[in-house]
Amino acid sequence: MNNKIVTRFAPSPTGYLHIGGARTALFIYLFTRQNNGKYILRIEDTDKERSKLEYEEDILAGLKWLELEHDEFVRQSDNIEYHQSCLKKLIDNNLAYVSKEEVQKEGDREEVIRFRNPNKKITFIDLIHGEIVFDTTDLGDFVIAKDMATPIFHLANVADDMASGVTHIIRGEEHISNTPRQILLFEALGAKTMPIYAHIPLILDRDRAKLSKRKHGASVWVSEYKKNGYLPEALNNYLALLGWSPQAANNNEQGTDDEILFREELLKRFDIKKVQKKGAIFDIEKLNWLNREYLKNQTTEAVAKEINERCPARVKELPLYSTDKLIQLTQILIERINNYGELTDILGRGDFDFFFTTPHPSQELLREGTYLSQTIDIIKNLPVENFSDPEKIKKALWDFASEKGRALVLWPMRVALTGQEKSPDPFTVASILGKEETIKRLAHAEQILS
RNA sequence: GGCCCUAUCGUCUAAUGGUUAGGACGUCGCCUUCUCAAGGCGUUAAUCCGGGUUCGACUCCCGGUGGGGUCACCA
Repeated sequence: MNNKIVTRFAPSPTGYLHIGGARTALFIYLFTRQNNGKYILRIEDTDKERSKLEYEEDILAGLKWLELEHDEFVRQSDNIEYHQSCLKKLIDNNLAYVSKEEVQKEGDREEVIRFRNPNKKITFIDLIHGEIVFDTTDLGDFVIAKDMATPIFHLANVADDMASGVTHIIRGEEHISNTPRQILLFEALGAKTMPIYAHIPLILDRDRAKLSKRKHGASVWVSEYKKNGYLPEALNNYLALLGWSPQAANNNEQGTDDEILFREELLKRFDIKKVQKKGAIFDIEKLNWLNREYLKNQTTEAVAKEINERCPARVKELPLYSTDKLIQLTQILIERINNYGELTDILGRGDFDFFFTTPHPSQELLREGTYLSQTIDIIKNLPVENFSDPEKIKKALWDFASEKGRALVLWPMRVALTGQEKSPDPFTVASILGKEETIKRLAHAEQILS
């Protein structure tokens, strides 16, 4: 007997990949892999008017970026003949009929195909919500096709699920009220077994409304997160935490307080039955935290590449600029950003321009220069090779600074090097600047003060 | 409005009917420190309301109220 689990993610290409869709895909992916099932990606493009290739491509690209690989791909429009045969079968069996319509708005037809609603109570089990009961009498004879050649959503959806043997329908909660109609169609088409449903609660914005275009700093489209330099594994991790918690135990694992979970861990701990019933507000702050955690684990090479790509042209034109030096800022920059996109902001703001152009600090900012000349002497005596390590520079200066008062030695030094009130520590800066430039700047500061 | 779903800190959430209602993000504070960032430590705050059932209710039942979804010749 074939009791393999079959699932599908069935977005319509009438918009870009939505963050909620990405989460649905993630949950479907995890559930399917946990059960060694088959995951079908089905593009529901029956609405020729609104479907666009551009959207389909965006959905595919987004899922690929998130590494949510499917096992099978179908484009619903390729099955149109099958849908038509299902429609014919329903009409032949008197389960659907051609209905004369009143034309109410532009584009309306005089005839459509309606399903003959048996008007009965439908009960189904939802993995997340439990038992749900509907009286289909309220639904009337709903439309299943515009004409014999063009079946629409409910019919196409059910026909495809049946044909590909989908066992579990995991989708957004907005489909809950579509379920009774679809069950009616499954029955009418003679389905031997009914799929099991799991309706995932919606992702909401700060106002508790369905997350929609760019409000409160949170983007809706997956591509935006990619563009803004979020890491796909961090986004996956965050999405998993929206509506599900690793604190809850499942059949195989105890709960854990650890929320930073890689794919493997998610696969072990996730439990579709433990998914929350209530809609969850998207919290960009928590995503930022997770992304920072993932950023820390990136290789220096990976970060350096991003820094180089996202550095504004203006900075690259500064007199002391070099790629090497930019790359040396990796550590400094990485702990100041939530995502790679902020690299452009932070570099663009000019906070780190002093690495690439000589600063001219004011007397006021430099404060006292009492120990500047002795600082210069110590630096001069330090072998050039020691400049590659900030710790060595620190060691050379530390005792002197401690003796004279660190604020009196280190503050003027740091300001001399950076020209700024706020900056990384003077040892790190000196190390990146190199011996010659460091001395030059300290001497320059001494001049300003004299 | 009808139907459906839903209700624990600001947010995401944990809690076989018996816990000082736990964790995370954020906030705030402290430590570290020449400044910033990072880091470490700590603090903060919640069971929607009203009835039941029970020795005992966040947990079960009923009723309100709030929030959400859906009512297409879209998906």
